[in-house]
Amino acid sequence: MARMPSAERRRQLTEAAIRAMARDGVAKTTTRSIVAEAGLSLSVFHYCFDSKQALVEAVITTLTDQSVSVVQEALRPRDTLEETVAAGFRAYWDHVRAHPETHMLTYELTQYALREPGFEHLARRQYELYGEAYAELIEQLRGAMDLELRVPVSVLARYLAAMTDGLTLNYLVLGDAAAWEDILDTVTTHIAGLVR
Amino acid sequence: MARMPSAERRRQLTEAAIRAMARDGVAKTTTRSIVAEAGLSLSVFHYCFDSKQALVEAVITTLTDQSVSVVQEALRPRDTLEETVAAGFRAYWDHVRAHPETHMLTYELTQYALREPGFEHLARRQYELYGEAYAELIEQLRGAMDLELRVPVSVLARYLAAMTDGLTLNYLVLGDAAAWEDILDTVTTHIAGLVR
DNA sequence: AAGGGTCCGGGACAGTTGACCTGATACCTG
DNA sequence: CAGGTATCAGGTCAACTGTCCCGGACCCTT
Repeated sequence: MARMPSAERRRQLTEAAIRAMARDGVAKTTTRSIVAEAGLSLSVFHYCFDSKQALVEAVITTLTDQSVSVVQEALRPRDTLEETVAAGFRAYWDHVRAHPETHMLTYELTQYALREPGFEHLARRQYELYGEAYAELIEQLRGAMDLELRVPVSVLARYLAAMTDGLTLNYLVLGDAAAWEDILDTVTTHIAGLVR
Repeated sequence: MARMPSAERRRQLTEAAIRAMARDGVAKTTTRSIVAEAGLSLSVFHYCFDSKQALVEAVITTLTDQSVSVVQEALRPRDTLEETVAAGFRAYWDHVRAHPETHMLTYELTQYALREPGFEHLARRQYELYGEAYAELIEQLRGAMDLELRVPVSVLARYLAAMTDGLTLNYLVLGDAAAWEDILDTVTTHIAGLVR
């Protein structure tokens, strides 16, 4: 096995853990299955990480940042408001459809963090970052388009975050792609109606 | 230990398992912790259930039916539409605030079911029942109040189910009760606007 | 070229978990 | 009251998992 610095090995193991967890689920992912996915020996694991928990923490922060990037990437300002909202939902929706296991894993890790003593802040951080990403976009749009909101930015941001979250989970369970389109249309017009 | 028929023992163990899982999380709940919670010996467990999976299945179906009852109980028809929606949200919201661990457990079990081969149908059933409960109420209201919907019943029902689901999860993670009120107000007026 | 720090491999260990097995005991039937 | 069945208790087992240890290989400095 090619030698490489610990920092890079840690990244390699983190990526392997994400793949293994997305495939098998968090509960069924062991230190052995992770190193097998990475093609390494078990001892390397505890050379790079103090414990399995330390790796899980790395996995959560990595995946949270990735998820926030997905949202930020999707929600770019466009010409009109409706267009922005519709295109944003579409981009996010495409990502969910393309990587369902990853989104599934995100939910699993949220609950893992809520249950694991000392990890609760990681779950909160994830949801706070979502809300902030939405809030920033709304502020940005408000400035660019001279919009007047009927509801506070924080309320709207949190509503958007919670709703996309619920719709995503609903899709992951029921998997009916067609229903989503209609729901997103309804929500899009709703959002558009909340501004002047 | 008092003797009792197997069926009742099964119910007793199922209840104990729900308490243990809500307290410690699904992953950390073992057959031993369940029988300890029930005050029984380990052998009783495998006398009443073929396997741990069989018990988890009983837990899931029991809890799903309970959750659906909560929704049905909350969403009773009132005088006006807005009143019905607002009161329904309030009743549901009160239940979430009073029993956060139970709702948390519901999410955990959904993911357990999705990951466990042969259990996927239990997760789907749960979300289908939610949707049906909402759809039935909408139909009922439409008949009683002579409403005309701007969107199909199925779309509205699924939107409501997904949105409450997302909001609940958001609350369980961030726990900010105040924000909920405003969001529910926004959603209530939205729903009211979707009918004529 | 030698030595020390960094990285990797295989093996081992203790704890836990789901499952099972053998008896013992209570309840019911006839 | 006797026999049989249903219910319970304790002990045991095999498998798995996280963690750790020790020896060896590699690489960089001096």
